[in-house]
Amino acid sequence: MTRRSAAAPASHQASPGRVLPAAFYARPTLEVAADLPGKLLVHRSPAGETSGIIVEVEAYIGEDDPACHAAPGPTRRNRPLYGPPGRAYVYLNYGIHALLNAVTEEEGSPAAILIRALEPIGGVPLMRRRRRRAGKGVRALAPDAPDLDLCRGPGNLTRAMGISLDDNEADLTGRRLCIVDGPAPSGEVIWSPRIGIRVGTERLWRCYVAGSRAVSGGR
DNA sequence: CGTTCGATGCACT
DNA sequence: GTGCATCGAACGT
Repeated sequence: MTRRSAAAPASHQASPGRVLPAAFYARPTLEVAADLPGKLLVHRSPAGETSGIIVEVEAYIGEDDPACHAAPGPTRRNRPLYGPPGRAYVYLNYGIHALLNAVTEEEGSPAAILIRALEPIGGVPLMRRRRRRAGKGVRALAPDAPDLDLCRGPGNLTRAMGISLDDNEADLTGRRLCIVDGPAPSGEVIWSPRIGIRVGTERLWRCYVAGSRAVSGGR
């Protein structure tokens, strides 16, 4: 076996612009979650391209995690969680919001990371147009809302980026939807209990960039 | 500040 | 029929 270099970059090391390979996701979920803040989520659609720096994620790990959709065992809905790492798991929640997850671990090990907030980078006008449209129980974003509110919260960011149930099981290393290396996180990355759930709140599996105004939850 | 509540679609029991 | 990994408006304090 030959090696290009003794310092060949591992899948989780930064190299700006590089699309994160499937190997990035084929690791323990908490390690992947810790590495996601600072990465760039990119979505391309006929309407245009949008992107943003990930600043908040949550891990959902295994059938023993009561808050994970895999808790009841395999079902039709959670099938992507049992699939290969590096794909999207998108589902509809409260009948209104499409929520985006990145599947981790390995095939047969149901685990994923919920992407909860981004700092908008590219396609901000397109994001604002999408969020200014009301519909399906979703109110239009106020015209004077700051850019940092556009992708603040898991339902808001999918709406701003045009991510829908059509993206369920999408390849996260593909052209339509991918995560690429970005700058180092702008602040300290810290862990807290997951929010918005009623069970499993004792696990500190929410990971976010301290001080970012784009992080969801209280201010 | 805080809490409450309605909108809405789908998977699951 | 029930229950959400949400959001934001409309209150009350």
